[in-house]
Amino acid sequence: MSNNQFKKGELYSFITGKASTAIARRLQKKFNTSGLHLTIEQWSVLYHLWKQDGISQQELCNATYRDKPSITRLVDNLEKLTLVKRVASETDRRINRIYLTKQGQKLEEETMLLADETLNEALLSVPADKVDVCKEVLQIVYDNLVNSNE
Amino acid sequence: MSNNQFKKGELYSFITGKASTAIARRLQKKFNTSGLHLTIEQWSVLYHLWKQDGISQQELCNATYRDKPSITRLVDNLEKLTLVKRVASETDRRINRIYLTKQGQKLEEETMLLADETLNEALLSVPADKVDVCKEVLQIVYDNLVNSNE
DNA sequence: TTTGAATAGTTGCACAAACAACTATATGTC
DNA sequence: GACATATAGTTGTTTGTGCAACTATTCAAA
Repeated sequence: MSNNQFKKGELYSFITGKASTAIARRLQKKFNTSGLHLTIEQWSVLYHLWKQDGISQQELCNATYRDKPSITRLVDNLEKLTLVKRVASETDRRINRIYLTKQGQKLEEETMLLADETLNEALLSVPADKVDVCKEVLQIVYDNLVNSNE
Repeated sequence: MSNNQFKKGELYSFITGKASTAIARRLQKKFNTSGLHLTIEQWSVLYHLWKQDGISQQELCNATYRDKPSITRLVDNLEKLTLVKRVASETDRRINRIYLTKQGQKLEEETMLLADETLNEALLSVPADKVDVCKEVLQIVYDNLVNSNE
């Protein structure tokens, strides 16, 4: 039932995520040299808020694939930086809705430019169709491990 | 000069490494339920020692793509678990060579089986040729960002 | 309506990562 | 040989992660 027809050799670096670590480090350096005091993890939370402001911490857990304590602390730190604000839901008082502040909104343009730049550097000389295959494979891997019960 | 012909959309999850995180978590769970008290990061160090025993901490830095303090502490913890041993080099006393203990050697078979199992589950239903393309792309990404000066 | 289960979020702990600053040893040049 | 420089490794600090245990609130069933 399993597909063993591939070489496992360099696949183990998949596990340690060397490629994504390299991308994250490059982007972090760009943040630092641009004077942005923001970690990649904090940025990844803001990224989802830019797409949809006011979602709950639990929704941020699902979106970023982190557990609840991680999001609690990331939101703590983003609040200290006054980039987001916790607002208790009126209808369900268990829920915190997380809203961007003006400052948090302002970071979108600059950081997304740096993120695009980083991806362009990372994917330089990689044909678009291969990028698509890669995206597809990583999505299936994620679904195989997270959305199934196996 | 940049190749902008691909959609950036879901690419940002590359940066956060969701797929490799999912693989690592699955493998960690297998370790835990097998009663192995070993983190994935510790395992990744042992992995390179199984391939070549007695390499230096600096060589482990390069192999695992981690900085020196990270390796210092990983080796600290592996020594506490009596899985490896630091041995000062005779010819260059700055260098620590890291050697597997009997216990460290014994872990190879069981953990590599669990790692293979994890990769099989992750790549279930992914055709081998697509896995190859994905490996190739991730390798280029890594080289673009780490082995170039850009 | 009371009780028990589910859900949202927080806190404590151990481990890991990135950066800066540090010690110790080796190397190369005058 | 002396001194500057490079290399190997360690330590301190801040941040993030995963797990377990906890509180508060909501929901559902008797």
